[in-house]
Amino acid sequence: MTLKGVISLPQICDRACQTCLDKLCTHKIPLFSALPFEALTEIATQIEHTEYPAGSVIIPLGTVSSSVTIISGGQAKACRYSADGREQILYIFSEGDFFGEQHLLSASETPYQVEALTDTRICQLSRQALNQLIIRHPELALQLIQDLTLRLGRLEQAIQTMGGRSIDARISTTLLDFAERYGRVRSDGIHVTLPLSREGLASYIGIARETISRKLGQLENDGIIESRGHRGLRIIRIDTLRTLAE
Amino acid sequence: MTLKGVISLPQICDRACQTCLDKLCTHKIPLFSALPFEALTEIATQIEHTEYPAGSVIIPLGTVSSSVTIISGGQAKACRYSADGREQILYIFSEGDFFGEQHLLSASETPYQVEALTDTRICQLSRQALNQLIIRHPELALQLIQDLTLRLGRLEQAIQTMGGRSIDARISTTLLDFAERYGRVRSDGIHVTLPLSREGLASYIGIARETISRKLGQLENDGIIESRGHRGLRIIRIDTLRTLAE
DNA sequence: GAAAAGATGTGATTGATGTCACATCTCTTC
DNA sequence: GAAGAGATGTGACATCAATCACATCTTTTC
Repeated sequence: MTLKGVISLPQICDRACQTCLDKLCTHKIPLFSALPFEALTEIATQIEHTEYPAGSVIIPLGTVSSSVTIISGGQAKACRYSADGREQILYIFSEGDFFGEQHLLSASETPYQVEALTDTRICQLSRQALNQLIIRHPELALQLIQDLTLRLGRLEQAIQTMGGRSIDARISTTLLDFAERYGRVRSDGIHVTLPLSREGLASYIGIARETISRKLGQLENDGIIESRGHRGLRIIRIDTLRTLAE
Repeated sequence: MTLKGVISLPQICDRACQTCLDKLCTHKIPLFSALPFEALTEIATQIEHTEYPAGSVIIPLGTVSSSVTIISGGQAKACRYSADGREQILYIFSEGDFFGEQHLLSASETPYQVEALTDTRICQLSRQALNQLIIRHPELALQLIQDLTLRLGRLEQAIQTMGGRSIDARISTTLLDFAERYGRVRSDGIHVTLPLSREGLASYIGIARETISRKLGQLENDGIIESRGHRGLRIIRIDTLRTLAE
């Protein structure tokens, strides 16, 4: 955790100690990165924090809310369920990601359920508070627009991948995406801790669990990846994976 | 057939008469709906207008741009091409829709090619101009955020539909979507002029052209829709279609 | 560390969709 | 309004992923 040029934090304690800084989730949130220091401490007082254990539901489907939620620790999935009960995972949220931007202009129903994948801490900021912040700090609006734009771009990419007929390309794209977000480069390849089980991967990619198993098995046979337990993965030949992803 | 030219208000006439106001694309654009009258005329002087004939390329793939583009008339498709040449249509833009929001913070490559489906008029506003507008009119930022949020919601819906296994659901959803956007309610059902050919529908939905033909034929046999020439469609039993879409 | 619970791997089978080839229909153009 | 170009419909076939059923492997729990 990098802290540079940080001044004092009178509200919390009388000096900028590590403990207090860690409590300020605003420092970890890219959305607020463009704001001046004083604004961050100001925001911090308006934020409501909550913790959820792994597996619990953070936002039940159909909740009417007027808050924007930011993940300040852990991972969560956003998903919808179709009439026959099939789950479709839309996003994997990690530290720093936010959702609920649709409530910014008016309270409304959340379009997806959010569930904790690991123990998760969230910060919630009310519509009113965020709107006031935007009016006082227009650069926050620009940052928000940029973040939304990035997300749009990712969804556009996802739609192209899902629209294409090749399941292999979808899987390769997903693995590359996870490698980039959660991977650690080592001498023998990229080590990734997958955020989802095979079942979860299946819901995310939109195919059957058995198909994921078979396809990953195939990739392992071809020496492209190595499975290390249920959530572990080592990517051996990332260039080959990139080729498969097209 | 491409005529460029900047239109400033005085060039049209010397006062704000209704006829001239109608020519100001700023009045037709939802994105600007929250702005005061003076701002609209101010924006109008900074906009560059261009026309494109049906079938022409408005934004070639890979264009580096720093403008936001608004469709002020006609329809266009945004599409990507995969390595094997398959087209994936991401959006159908109609009057009032905009794209290029990714260029708002820095000039960048367009992530998709935009092609005119009909004769199309566009308005382009530079990054600098739009940024200045946002700073002077923060409500514009909120409107932009809302529009982006709406688009995100639509893409999320699309991903759920594409992730689900049922092709029938995808087709029904698409038809309902088109009915809502382009349909006219009459006594014998909803008459829709499709913006795309069967080939286009196939690229949009992500399936083979032949499959679309067969599925639409099936829907017609079941008395749910009636095909009227290549682009015409009458939706007879919209409730059944809704059931199929789940 | 052993047992139970849960997740994953795998074979056989089925069905739906892509592909190819070509007939037929629509729309455009002159 | 006739001809041609382009778009669409349709049959046959191959292919690939979903499903079902069950074995096997990991992880968790006590």
